Amino acid sequence: MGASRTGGSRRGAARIAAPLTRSRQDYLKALYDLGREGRPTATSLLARRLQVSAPSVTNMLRRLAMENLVRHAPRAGARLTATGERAALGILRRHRLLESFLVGVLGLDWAEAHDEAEVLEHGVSDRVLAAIDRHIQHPREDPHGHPIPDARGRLARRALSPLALLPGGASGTVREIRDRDRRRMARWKQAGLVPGARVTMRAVQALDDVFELDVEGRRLVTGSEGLDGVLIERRPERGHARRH
Amino acid sequence: MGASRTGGSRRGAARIAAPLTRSRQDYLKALYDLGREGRPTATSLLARRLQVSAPSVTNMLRRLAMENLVRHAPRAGARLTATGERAALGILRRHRLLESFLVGVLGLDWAEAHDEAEVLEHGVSDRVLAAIDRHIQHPREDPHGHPIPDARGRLARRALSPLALLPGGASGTVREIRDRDRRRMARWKQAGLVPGARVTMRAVQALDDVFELDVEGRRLVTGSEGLDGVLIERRPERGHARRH
DNA sequence: GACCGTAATTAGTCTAAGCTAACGACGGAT
DNA sequence: ATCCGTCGTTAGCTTAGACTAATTACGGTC
Repeated sequence: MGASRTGGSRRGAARIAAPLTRSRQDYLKALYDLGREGRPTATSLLARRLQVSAPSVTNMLRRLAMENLVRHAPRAGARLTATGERAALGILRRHRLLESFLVGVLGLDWAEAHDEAEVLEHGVSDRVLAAIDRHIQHPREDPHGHPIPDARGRLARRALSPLALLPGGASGTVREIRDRDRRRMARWKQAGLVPGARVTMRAVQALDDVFELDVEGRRLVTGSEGLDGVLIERRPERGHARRH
Repeated sequence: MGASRTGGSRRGAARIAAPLTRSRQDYLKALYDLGREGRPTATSLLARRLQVSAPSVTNMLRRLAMENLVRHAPRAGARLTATGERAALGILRRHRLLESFLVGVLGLDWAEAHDEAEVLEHGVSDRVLAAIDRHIQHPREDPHGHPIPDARGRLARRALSPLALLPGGASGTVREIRDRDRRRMARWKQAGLVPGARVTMRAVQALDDVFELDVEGRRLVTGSEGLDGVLIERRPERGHARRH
């Protein structure tokens, strides 16, 4: 990949325009989705997520801070700056477009697609990304229902609630599946719990942590653990509503 | 990309299974197509091709030699071993499949596709490659007419001759366009000189180095320099013959 | 208020791959 | 036979990123 010219890297001073290497991108992305709600992310958490030692994280955070991509309070975790967040959203866009493409066009499996996109997102140029986006006709959501940031890095904000909070008797439409556990996702898919599916909460036994649902006509009994990550929209219409 | 475990790398001994990094792949590919006919490739040539200093090449060649991918006689250039060639063919396959895909499905331009494939070939997994191959229906040639090695690394050998050697009055079918100069390729494409096109040599003025051709009915006058890299098949049938 | 455990940081190595500067080898011209 | 220029190689540095071991900071307990 040619290390080559580093440019005028003054030590200590905030320097500009270091190339966004693969690792940097991974850190930014991780910071983005661990750092929800503006609270800073702990070093150790990042380390675990990126499968890297804690010192490596401290180190990288220092560099990213120099490049003004994160703010790093010495012993209090790190959070993205506005610039950093913009970058992260760009990467997220790539990731989700690629996932959509891999699933929709090449027919890969959800889980496979995620891993593959993880790698490809670093190698695909803007040009190819644009061509892919065109080819799959500018989707607004990836196959898991996650919204795809637009080319300017704006992300549609939606008000979704966890399926487990749906009160007995109420209905909703699945909108988003957060990918925690691979096996769980396969289970959900198999149970019909995919974006667009309509669900009704038949019965909730909060004390026993048992939920009885109706998913597109099929009955599903599960614990709350088994519902973590399924987000629904309370309005019960079918299909994908087009909101801006 | 996580450097991590290097494994039991004994110094000096021929060691096995170093991961084929991006750079290594680039060297192998370059060696493959500079090293036609089994003659070894000069260090300096490789350096120029890879845009890298000569010492870097010497260095890398030493490593590749340790991994049994190239044979490196101290001051007499390097050539691929059988293993190395197999690896190179694998990379070539990726490259050409990706090019085909980028041009055929995503609608990129020839030249663009080449550059993009250059990067992507290192990030695409076998799984995705197989899916792409399936999606474009297992082509045997890339958009320039270069044969694509099969999954086992076997490359169809063909007997083609340079267009410039076609005697006056004779005809042939363009089969392969070797990409030397970007601008020239654009010119050829515009002149209709693409794989599958039928050409007839109208007149040759060898001394003046001027060729007058008929390309799919259109007249083209050019110097031999302008024909370097266009390979034809002497049989004049139209379309792509299925051989093998 | 002293003590402990966990989390974060510092210090010092390592590897891949690049670079420059300096040195050696060899082929061609004198 | 000698000299010179080019090419290749050796020596020694650099950078990004990761690692381990050692050290410091802090939030709770007793």
